[in-house]
This record gives sequence, structure tokens and C-alpha cells, in this order.
Amino acid sequence: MPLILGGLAFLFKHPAAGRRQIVGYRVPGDFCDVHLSELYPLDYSVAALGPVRVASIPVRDLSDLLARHPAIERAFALAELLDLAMLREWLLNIGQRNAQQKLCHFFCEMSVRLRAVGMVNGDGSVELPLDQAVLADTTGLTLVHINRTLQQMRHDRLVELGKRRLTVRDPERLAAVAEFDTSYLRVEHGRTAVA
Amino acid sequence: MPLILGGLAFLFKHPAAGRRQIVGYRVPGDFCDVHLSELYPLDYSVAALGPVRVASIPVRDLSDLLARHPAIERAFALAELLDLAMLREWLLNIGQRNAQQKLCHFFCEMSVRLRAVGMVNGDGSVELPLDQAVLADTTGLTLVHINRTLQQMRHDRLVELGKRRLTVRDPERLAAVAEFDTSYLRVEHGRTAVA
DNA sequence: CGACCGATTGACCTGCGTCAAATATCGTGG
DNA sequence: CCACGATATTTGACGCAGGTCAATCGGTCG
Repeated sequence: MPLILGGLAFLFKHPAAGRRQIVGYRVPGDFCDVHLSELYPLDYSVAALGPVRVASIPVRDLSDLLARHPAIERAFALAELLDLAMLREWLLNIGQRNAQQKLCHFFCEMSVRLRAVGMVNGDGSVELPLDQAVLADTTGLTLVHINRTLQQMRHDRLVELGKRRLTVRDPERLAAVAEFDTSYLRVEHGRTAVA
Repeated sequence: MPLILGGLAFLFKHPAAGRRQIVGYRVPGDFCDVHLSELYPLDYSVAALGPVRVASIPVRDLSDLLARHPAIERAFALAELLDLAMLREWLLNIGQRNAQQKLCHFFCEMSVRLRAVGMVNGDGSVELPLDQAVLADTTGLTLVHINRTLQQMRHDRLVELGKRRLTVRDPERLAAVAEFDTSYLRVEHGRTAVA
């Protein structure tokens, strides 16, 4: 039961061929997988985005830990509900929106989550080290189309995606385009930094 | 905390406009929402597909019930993990596959789930009362395109979608087209009919 | 300098969307 | 039993967002 302390990771699934769908991101303070692997074999894989620091909680200690600390148990339950909420929101995003909106929405979500755990730089940009191929697998779009959409967004002064960082130029408009509503992330409700 | 006893329901979310994304189905034996609404406000809505019978478990009794019956608590945890797994699989489905595959995959999943709870007719068809508009909102496709894809599938002898029932003509080929792998549904693992 | 990896570009194509109208299908009341 | 409105399926013509293929460019590193 790994807990992320620093760095980013993502979860993904393979359909048969060379394709890949990313089904979630993990930021510091998140559990990698909420599974007790005994109960339910993993149906996805995990990969790191750059170096990651992880704390591993032995499963044997876990039930004890949860019993002893109700606050941790509650955090645990919340983490799972949050995961469900994010997946539903993603499904809506992938299913209903166009390329630009998908990217906007993803950037909004990551911006909020990264900000919540303090992965912000002095200039307000946010620590997000991904290449366009990863964005493609996140949104279900093509690398080429991601590239063109990003150019458009850059030109529209919405966001700037640097080598390792994301700079949101116009948060209002970004959220508006994405029809983004933070509430499903529940950042206020003390799920920031379990550590 | 409603538990479905008979009939079908689905969960959905609205992006701003008149669009709608269905984010899950509930069959007999499923909990409608695994939320303790105190902890986490719902971010989706529920609708019934025809008449539904529901048992309502008061939230106050719940923690007691779980504590007293570990088997139920375990079923509960499993239900949540299953929900996560289905959402991930759906995300992959919506993100990576073409219209025909999406439909095939959805039909495969529903066929398995409905069969697991005995909603099968004598002729092997399965109880699935939905119209093409609902299919559209499930897959993120257009009503018109759903119609054309269904015709193709009918012509290819893959499935037949009647007024209230789905008949799978060629299960093998259906699963092959959809790249469907049952395992994420874990039907063997005693999650059939909690009731 | 050469190899490599990621970003970018261009030409072209197609799956799916859009708009709009035509047919079923069905429950209801006359 | 039939007419009628409402709901669902089907059809046709047409357009475009996004996919595909393939080449180029820029930077980085040994």
C-alpha cells in the first residue's frame, strides 16, 4: 500500500494493441492504489513521471492502523470516494467534450490538485512534467492533434506548457472553456497532504 | 443507502448544456451509491430504467450493521472496488475505441452482469430496456450514429436489440471486437446477488 | 559530429456529428 | 376498431474535428 510523498505518477490500462489509456494521476499525499491486493487483483498499471518518493505501508499493519486511528480510516474512505468522483468526471470529460475542452479540464484539475499540495513555483506555474504523448493517452486524442490544440491554446493565451511546468495564463477563461467545477475535488475538506 | 432488488438504474452527470454522460449502471444486488452522503455530497444523479424495487438501509443502522457482519462489510468494500474497476474500464472504452467497439463492450459488460443476477430470458436474451438515446449518452456518441452502428451490428449478426431485451447472437465475436476481458467484473467472486 | 528524442508541420482522409425530414411503434380515448 | 398525438427508429445529404502518414526541425548528450 504505497503512499506518494514526492513526485508524480499515473495509472493506465492497455487495450489490446499499442494504445494506452491513462486512468488517473497520483500526487503527493495520494495512495497509489487503495486496494488490498488480496481482495482485488489490480486491473491497471502504475508508472512514475520522473523521480518519485514513496512510503510503503505493509498491508499487515494496515487494518491495525485503521482501527487505531479513525481519522486515517476516514481519510482512506475519502480517498476512495474522491477517486470515484474523479473517474466519473473524467468519463464525462472524455465522452462529451472536444479536444480543447478536454485539455482545459485536465489542466484545471491538475492545477488545483498540485496547488493543494504545494507543487507551485514562484511564478505561479505548477510542477507538471509531461510530454505531449502522455497528454494524448490521457485525453484519448492523437499526439498530433494534441500538439495543434496546444498551439491554439498557447496562441489564445490560455496556458503555456513548458518542459516540466504548466503555466495557466488565464484561469477564469480556462475554467469557463472546460466547464470546470472544482467541487468534485473537495480540496477544502482536509484531504491535502495526508503526510 | 439504497440497495437495488429488482429493475435497472443508471447514474449520470450533466456538463453545462443539454448533454448528458451516463457514468454507470446498477443491477439488482448493487448499491445505488456507496456514499455516506454526510461524507461526500453526490456529484451525479440517478435515474431508473423502468420500474425498480429498492431496499433502503438507514445510514444510522449502517455502521452498526457493518461492524456486526464482517461479510457485509467486505461485500461493501468489494462493491466500491468493483465500481472503480468498471469506471476505469469505461474510461478506456470511451477513450480508445471506435463506435462499434464501444457498443460491443457495453453489451458484453451488461450481458455478464445481468446474467450474473439471473435477468436472462429462456431464449438466452437478456433483460435490458434501453432506447438508442440512452446508448448514445452511455457511449458519448450521437443518437444517429448509434442507430447506424446498431444496424451494422445487426447486419453482422453480432447482436439484436429488441424493445426490452438484448440478444447476443455471437458472443465470441462480440467479445473479440470489443477486446472484452471479463476479469475486471469479478463475477465469480461472490458478488452476485447480495440479497 | 552523429544519434536520438520530442515538438512541429503539411497533405490528405474518414468516422462521426449535424440538420432535417420521413417512418414506424404504441398507448389512449372516441 | 380506428384515428391521433407522442415517442422511438430510420434515412439522406453534407460538413468538420480529429486521425493518419510521413517528413522536418531543434535540442541534448555522449
